[in-house]
Amino acid sequence: MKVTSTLFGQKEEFLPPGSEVKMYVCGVTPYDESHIGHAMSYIIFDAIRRYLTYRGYRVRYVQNVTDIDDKIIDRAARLKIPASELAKKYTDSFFADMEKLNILKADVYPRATEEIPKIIEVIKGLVDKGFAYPASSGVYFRVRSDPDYGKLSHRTLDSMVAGARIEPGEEKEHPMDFALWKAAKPGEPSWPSPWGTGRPGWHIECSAMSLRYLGETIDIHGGGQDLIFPHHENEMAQSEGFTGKKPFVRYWLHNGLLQLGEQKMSKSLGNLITIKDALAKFSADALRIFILSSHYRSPLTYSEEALEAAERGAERLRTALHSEDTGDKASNINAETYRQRFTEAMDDDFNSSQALAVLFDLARDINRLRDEGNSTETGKQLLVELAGVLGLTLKSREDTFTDAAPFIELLIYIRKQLREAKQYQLADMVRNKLAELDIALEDTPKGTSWKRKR
RNA sequence: GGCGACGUAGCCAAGUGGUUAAGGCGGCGGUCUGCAAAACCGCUAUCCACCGGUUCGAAUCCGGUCGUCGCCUCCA
Repeated sequence: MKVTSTLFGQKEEFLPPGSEVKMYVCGVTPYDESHIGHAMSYIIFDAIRRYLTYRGYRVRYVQNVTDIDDKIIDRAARLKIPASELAKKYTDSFFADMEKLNILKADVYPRATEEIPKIIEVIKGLVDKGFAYPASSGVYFRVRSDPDYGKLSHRTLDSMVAGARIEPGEEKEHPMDFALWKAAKPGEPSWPSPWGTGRPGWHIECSAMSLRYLGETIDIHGGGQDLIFPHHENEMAQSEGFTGKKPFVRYWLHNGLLQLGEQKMSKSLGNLITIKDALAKFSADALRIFILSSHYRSPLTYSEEALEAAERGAERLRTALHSEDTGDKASNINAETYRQRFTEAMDDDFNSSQALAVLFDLARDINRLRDEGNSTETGKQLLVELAGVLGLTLKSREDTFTDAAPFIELLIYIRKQLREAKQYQLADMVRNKLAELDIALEDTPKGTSWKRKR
């Protein structure tokens, strides 16, 4: 198995030291609804996790919730509610989104506010070792103390200072020094610490949680490419400084960012589509096919057309899985060949696009066997197996339409009578009117079936 | 300004030294059907932004040009 780590920028053999893969994926800051850019990242890492499990690894998966930070405080103040209440609301909403997207639960979801003792322990260690220093506004990490600082984002301190907008009047020794602990301002949520009351800086919670729940060296650390700098760079500097052990992370995996039109989708740009918006229009499988049809490190541009194409693709896979075969002749699907193609694709830095192509080839094979009167059981089982590795449910969508089912069945019965009476115009009208309501009818030798069109 | 990524058919998107350049969507023709739909079969890039170079051989390596995007500030 080969993966590309951001640290070296080229494919390397994936060799975790044990049978358990320690995986940490940066989670959300819950101050608003999550958008489909988040969905992209979490779907990708969910597929990676599922694949590692499929390959026989035991995966321990940790995802943080950064439930205290500037944005939460600002938003909560504007809404005149406690920061904790705002964070809880959107954390719950995030979990609901993840469930609808068929994303497996993490083993642990540590919250920043519940990890303060560990955070303080790490900061204290960094201060003791000279990697950090307290000032009146907080505690700062001393970037000059880390000769490797910049290695993840492939830049040097000099080049950063040249391009950075330096805020004047700060008590930092170096402009790139960053806060580990922020002293509390009046009215802000705060916790006691050896440096006065305050709250954690942005990057420290991930170091603390990763150390606490996964240990000093983890196998995979994932997140969006926008986190490479400063977040992950700083996280690595803190963690390696604190433990004195390198590497903190064996493989840094970063997904490309979702674009909307010509720009990245982000909260600050305001050009976002929430996961709930997207799921109101498209199935979770369609969203997943859309995302996994390109390589995880490449940027992807959202468009309704692309999602509609993905929805039709999803429908194609569902049809192969759900249509009944009439034959009892033995199926001659070569399951091992498909498994091998699928595995080769995913082994090559998680080439989900090629893995999906295997699913579509398999679907065609299933349909062909069915049309030729063979049993398709082997093929269907294989499709469920491989689609499941990518996190696709292939559940038929009429499951979500059950209230209307008896009435649709009634209309199908009436249309059957009309067809038998050769009243084709009226029969077609029933079909057309149902089509306008997004119900598609299909006449088969076994009778008429229906399904949701979108 | 610094760092990085990308430019493949109508659209999306794999492929990173040598097969017929995957797959999806769309389109066209056919089979099936009362007609459709779905499904199946066939067709749909002689060519991979452009210009040079390396090589017996390049979409794939190197240099340049043009274009797009990301990071350098909160962000998955």
